[in-house]
Parts: sequence; C-alpha cells; structure tokens
Amino acid sequence: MEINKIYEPNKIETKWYQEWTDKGYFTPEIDESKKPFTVLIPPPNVTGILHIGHVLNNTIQDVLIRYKRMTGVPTLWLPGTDHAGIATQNVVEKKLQEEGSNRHEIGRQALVEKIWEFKQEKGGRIIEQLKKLGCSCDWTKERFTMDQGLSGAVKEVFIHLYNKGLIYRGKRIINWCPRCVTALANDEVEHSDESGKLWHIKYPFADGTGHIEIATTRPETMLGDVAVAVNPEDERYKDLIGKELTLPYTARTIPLIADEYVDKDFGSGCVKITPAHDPNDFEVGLRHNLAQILVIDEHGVMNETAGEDFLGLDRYECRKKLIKKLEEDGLLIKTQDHQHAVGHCYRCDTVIEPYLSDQWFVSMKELAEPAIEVVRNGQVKFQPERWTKVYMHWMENVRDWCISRQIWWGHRIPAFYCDDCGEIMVTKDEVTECSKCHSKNVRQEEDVLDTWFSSWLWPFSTLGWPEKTKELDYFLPTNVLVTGHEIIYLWVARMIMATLEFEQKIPFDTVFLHGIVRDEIGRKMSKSLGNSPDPIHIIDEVGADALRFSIIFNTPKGQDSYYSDSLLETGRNFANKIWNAFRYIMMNVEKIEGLPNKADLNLELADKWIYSRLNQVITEVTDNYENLRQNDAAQTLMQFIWNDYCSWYIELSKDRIYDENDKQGQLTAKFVLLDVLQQSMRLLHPLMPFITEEVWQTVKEYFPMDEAALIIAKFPLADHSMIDAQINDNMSFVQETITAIRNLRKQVNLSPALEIDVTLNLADESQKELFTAYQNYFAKLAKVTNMDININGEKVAGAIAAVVRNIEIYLPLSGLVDLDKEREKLERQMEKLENELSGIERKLSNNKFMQNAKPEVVQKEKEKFNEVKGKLDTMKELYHSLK
RNA sequence: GGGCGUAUAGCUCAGUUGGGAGAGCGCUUGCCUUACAAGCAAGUGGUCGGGGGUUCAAGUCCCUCUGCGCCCA
Repeated sequence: MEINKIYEPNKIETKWYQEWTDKGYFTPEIDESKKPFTVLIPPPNVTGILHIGHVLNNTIQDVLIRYKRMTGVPTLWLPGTDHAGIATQNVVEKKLQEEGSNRHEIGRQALVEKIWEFKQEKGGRIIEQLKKLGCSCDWTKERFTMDQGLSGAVKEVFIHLYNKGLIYRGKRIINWCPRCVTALANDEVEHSDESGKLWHIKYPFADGTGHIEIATTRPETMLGDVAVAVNPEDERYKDLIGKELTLPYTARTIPLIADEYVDKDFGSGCVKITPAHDPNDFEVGLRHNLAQILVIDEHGVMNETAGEDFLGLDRYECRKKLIKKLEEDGLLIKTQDHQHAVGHCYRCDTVIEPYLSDQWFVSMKELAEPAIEVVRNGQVKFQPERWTKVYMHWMENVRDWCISRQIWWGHRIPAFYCDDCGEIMVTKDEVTECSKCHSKNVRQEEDVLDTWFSSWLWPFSTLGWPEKTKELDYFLPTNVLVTGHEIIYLWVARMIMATLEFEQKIPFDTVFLHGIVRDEIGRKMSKSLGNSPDPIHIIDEVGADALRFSIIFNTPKGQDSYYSDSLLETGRNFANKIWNAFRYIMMNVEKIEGLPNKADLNLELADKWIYSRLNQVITEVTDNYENLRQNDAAQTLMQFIWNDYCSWYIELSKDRIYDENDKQGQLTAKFVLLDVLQQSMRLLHPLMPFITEEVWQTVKEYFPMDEAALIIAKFPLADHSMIDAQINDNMSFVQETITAIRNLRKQVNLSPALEIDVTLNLADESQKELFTAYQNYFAKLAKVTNMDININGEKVAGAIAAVVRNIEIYLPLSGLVDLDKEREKLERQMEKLENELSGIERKLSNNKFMQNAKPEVVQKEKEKFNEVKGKLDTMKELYHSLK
C-alpha cells in the first residue's frame, strides 16, 4: 500500500464529498418506526459569500448532524437560502448606479428581472462553499425564500393574519434608513453611544415678552416643530402654558403645552415637539391633537416645508447652517457635549431617521402568548440557558412588527387599493375590480414584505406547507436550531410564534446559540476592517478538516471565538499527526499476514490499557456530542489520539510489530492498532469528516467491517466492561516511572540514544511483578538496558534519584553527579510535599472535619496522608544519603 | 437609566450536586530516535479580579466593590 508521505487534503476532500453525494447519504429515508433528527439551516443570503461566521455556524450543525446520523436515526439537515431583500437590491442598485442609471429610470419590473439574473448568476456560490466545508445537507430538499412554494406560504400567512385582524396598516413613526430608502423594524436598528451635542436655543414668545429655552440634539427638526412642551408640575413654566411662541425661520407660531412625558430636570425642562420626526413627540402629538409636519424627505434631505433657505440640504448640512444662523441671530444660548444613543441601519450603518409614514404591521401580543408558554414549560429550551431570560424579556414586552419595506425585491404585499372608494382588498389572486364599488381603478400595494416575514415560516414552509406533505408530518417539530444570539428576536422568536400559529407545533425543541467569531484582538469581523479571512482560501491551504477542527476546538459552548491564522495550526497539525500514524500503521500492517479473531488475542498491559482508555473516551465524547460540547469532544479526542494512542500505544507496539518470533504478539498488536484506529475515526468523523473517511476506508481493507462508508457507520457504543481502573493505574504507574527516568536523563543531559542502567527500589512483590513483566517498555521508551529491581533495597550511592509514588529510581552516574544541584532539587520537592502534608494534617486533626465530612472523603484524606508521608520520608532519606 | 453576562497560567478558555488547580497555544532546554521537525522528549508558569460572609471545607454558594462585554430604553 502506497500512502502519500504528505497529507494532501484537497484531493481527499473532493473525492469523498462526491462519493457521499453520489450514494445519497445526505438524504434520510422516512421510517415511521424511528423518530427522526432534524436541523434547519439558518438560511444564508442567496447571493452572499461564505465568511468565517458561517463556518462556525455550519460546522456546529454538521458535527451534530453527522454524529446523529451515525447513531442510526433518520437524519435531515434541511438547507436553503433567503432573498435578503434590502442587501440584495442594494448590490444590484449599486451596479445600476455605476452604469449611470437607477431603479426609477428602469422601473420595477426591469429591476426585479435584473435581480433574478444576478441571483441566477451568483446564487449558487454560497451553497458550493458550504459543500467545500463538508456540510452534509440534504441538497435534494434545498429551498429558497422566493421559490414558488415559499412565496405561496407567505401569501397564505399574510391573508390569514389579515383576516384575523393581526395585520393592519397605519401611519406611524418608524425607523427609516435614508440610504436604503425603506422602513426598518425596531430590531433592525443597532444602537451605539455617540458623543453629540446638546444645543440650547431661544424660542421667543410671539407677544414679545421674552423667550424660553429649549435643548435639542437635532436642531434640523425644529423646522417641523408644532409645540414646545413642559412638565405640568414645573413651577417655572406653569403660568406660561398656552402662550404662543414664534418658531424661528418659519412663519409659524407654536403653543407652549404641558405633558407628563417631559423630564423637568433634563436641559431647560422645555422640549420641542416634532411629531413627524420623533417617536416620543409623535405620542405627545397624538395626545394634544397636534399637526404632523414632515420637513425631511425619504433620502434624509430637507423638503419644501422646511423653507426655501433649507430646501434640498442634507439633514446634516441643514443642521450646520441652522446653528450658524442661530448663532448670528443671537438665538443660540450654549452648546454642550452630550452622550446619546444613536440608531444605525443594520445593513448599511447609516444613521436612521424616525419617519412618519404609512406602513403595515403585525400585531404581536396575541402571537407571543403561546410562544412564551412553550419556553416557560420547557418544550423549547435555550442553550446556554441564560438566553431564556433574554427571550422572555423581549417577548413579554413585544411590540408590533413593521413588515412593509419600500423596496422591490421581495414578496409584494397582496393588498389592493380601490382609488375610487378607498376599499382595501387582501387576497391571493390579482385584483382588477373593486369588490365593493366595482371600480376598475384598483392598484396593488407597492411595498414588499420584510425578508424575515418569509424566514419566520422556515420550519414549515420548507417542508411543503400549506400542503399536508408527509415530510411536514414526519420532520416537524425539528430538533436543534443552531444560530447566533443576535437574531433571537429577528428570527428565532418569530419562528416559534409562526409555527405555533400555523401548525400548532413547536418548530424545534432546542435552540443552541453560539457566539460570534472575532479577530485575535477581539474585534468583530468586518469587510471595512479587512480582518475577515476567506474560508475558501483557508480550505485550499490546509483543508476543510483542519479549519473545522480548529474552529470547534477553540470555541467553547456558547462563547465567542477568536480567530487567527495561527489557530489553524491546531487542526492542521492534528490532521498531519493522524495521517502519519495512519501511514506508519499501514506500512507495517500490510507485511503481516492474517488477522486474528478477537477471542484469540494475547492482550498485554498496553492493549488492555488502550481499550480501557478508548471506552472511557467513547463515554465522554458521546456525552459531549449529545450536550453540544463539541469543543470538549475535540479536546478529548485530540488528547486520546495524540497522547495515549500515538505517543504511548504506537511506540510500545513497535517492538511487537517487528518481532517475527512472536507471531501471536505481532497479530495482537496489528489487531489492536487497527481496531483502535478505526474506532477513533468513528469518534472523530463528525469533526473531521474527510480524513477520517479516507483512513477508515483504507483500514477496512485489512480490518473487515460491514458498513459501506464511515459517514453512515455506527458510532461506537462504550463497553464498560473494558474500562479497568486497575489496568489504568498499573499503566500510569509505568508511565510515571518512565517519565521520571527520562527526567533523570535530561538532568544530566544524556543523549537520547544512549542506553542506560537503572536501579529500582520497590515497596512490594506486586510492584516487582509489574515492572519485571514490562521491562521491555522501559527499554523501548527510556532506553533502559538493565533494570536492577529490588524490594526495600539499599540506597545507591553516586547516583541521581527520583521518587514515584512509594518507589525509588536510581540512575547511577558516579563522578558525574553534581551533588549541590541534586540537593537543591530535592529541597524544592520536599518543600512542596511538606506543604501538602501539613494541609492534610490540619484537616485530619480538625475534629469538626472528622465529624462532618463524608466518610469516603475522610478515608481519601487518610490515604493521601500515607502516600505523601511515605514519599516525603523516602526523599528525606535520599537527601541525607547525599551528605 | 433597566437587564443579562463575564473576571482562573503570558494568550484563549475548561473546571457539571462544595472535598487533592487543568487543556491548547506560548515560553525554556535537549534531540533530524526508521510515521510525523506540521515532530519527539523533559520542564517553567496561577494570592482562581478586591473585600466580606456561609461551611469542617469555597475557583465553585451568598453579599459587596471594581473592571470588561452585550442587549434594551
């Protein structure tokens, strides 16, 4: 067998992904006798490209899916993409702009066609990238939020909720992005604290009797002021309420009104009221029946109402100009620095503008109630658990959801207006005639729906709803939703509401929220910072397995992950280690004819130990995979394969593998090497699917197994009868002793190749049996030619010594020993032991400890006392013998 | 302003009913030992953020202070 000396991930990865796809391993069979396991992919933007955050999100899902598939349940990972309304339209509009055109010039239909073209062209890219990462999604079921089925579901849902009175249209203050020229939902706005200014401005009374002082962070909105409000309890202004003020730079006068909303202690205690440009002012305006005057248009530019002086100015230009004018006119009293939260568009980071407009809303309270209940009663669980509170808090204070967007790419709202009688018709089909007045003068709503309005249906729309499909029946509720905590509100909560409303089922039983991937100094990955690596480039360099392993290994459950290129070395080096162990085994195993039956094996200490450890690891890793502690699984497996299997077991197997005189020993070593390797590959497969498949398939040629491929092979079940504490203890005794001898060698800088003799002073007969039987382990791993084994023997003069448990180890080196150094070392070790011992003594002489502590704890302390005391006594003797 | 979270080795983090402080990386030293220098071997490194309390016993439970992060208004 020719195994490549260098591990080349790319060839292997392409080959196996093709094989898995060809064999249809990603597609589950519906088997009514088995409960399936299903994961819904958080649909990425159809025209997006893979970033490192996707890598984390999808690797976690794939690990989970591959693990479950190997446990034998029908496993479905349902993939798809969303149409990302604003983001996608932005990209195409930008291209139009470069061509010197714009959407209004070419019109709605042409723009939508262009976006579809763009989607056809770039749409498959992220899916191809997920495949490179190794994602085992059932691609035969791939969906898109704007495909026919899902579009139908969206209409169906809209009509249902409208008829139920849960969708309504109204004039409200909403968050408006002047750059995207559309409304945004509350949770699409990101707040950040910024240092701004608080300008104090004079508003003169119309009757010339002086002025009052208002304070504002946004002077440009003063042109739309309709009142100034004070707190009714405020003694300073009580008598002035009802008086008229002259609003500077307008022809209008505005009243001084009283409203509870005003905070007496903020600024001057007077608040300018601009109902069309501030959500709080909007509420005040409603209470006082005030006009709503828009002075800023949808692009953030001052409109005609703002007055000739300001018409056409950008909102910030206008602010500058106003401040200058106020200053010149003596109306600016003072300017203060002021920290305040400013909302930004989550797509483009433009400062959002509160904006008065007609929008469609979903009334959320009624939908939220059952969704709160299923989390409260544990039907839906969040992991880590702390997110439950975040969810509850939001749901209990849920506000209506603004679902209309003033863009063209998306699901157009199925509402029709009659321009003659004003009737609104909400219906699936095209309307050409008013149902009330029979006018032909009808038109469809221009707005489209928020992309999340299609995503919130994902758990059932992807399975064929509203049709009653067998998939819907079988796979819903799904099981684990893996996503980032930044979309708990945007997506997770809404899916729970929608699925309960339309299918009377929970969408999934577990929500696993992972952190975000940051760069090495803790910044979020972003295009503008240029700190976002290209995962595909990484995969080309080191392989998908290395990337997957590295990122999982470094991401504790639910925590943020810190990415750096050096982090990749973990996975890359581990893959290389596996490859080389594999290569070594294959090189030797092929020379050995035959494979024994398990019953005929001649197992010795190392064999029993590696099986004992393997079964401990199976238990641990199973638990880790089940509880979404994938980083712990990665760590446990790396430790086992690298340290236990490679550094100890393989090393110890070498002598036996080469020993032609002991056929049975040779065959036993061959069997165990292959068996532990193939089981390890099963355990590691979810994390590193490609290299494990490659290794496993090759092992299979020498170690027959039933399954056709590792991806569908059985995940190992722990055999607890093979976990043997005595074997583990004997082995680690031998290991500790070997390490101590290596340490002695190192102390005097013996060359690694130099053969040595050692003397062991043991405490009892059973130890002698153990060390005598496994002298060859010392020969192999510590280059010990002769081992002089005594029980309670004499101290050896002119040697350096070490103590392991209750035995003494001597490396004779007459003349070469630096006695001072040796004494110093012993002093250090003795001091440590003395500290430890006095701690134990304190406990044992404490009556309260003896009375209150559990008997087994007391017993353990006593044993520890004897052990440490014995070791310390031995050291003291050694120390004195050096004098 | 309200809420949530977090503080353990130089860095990133484990530490699951309270009972002998761990991993990976880094660092030091020696090795091209026939699978692997992307490696092997031996080491170094911590008043578990400060203070107080409960307990025979606290990294772990409670209170408080400080720092940092996130969400919401």
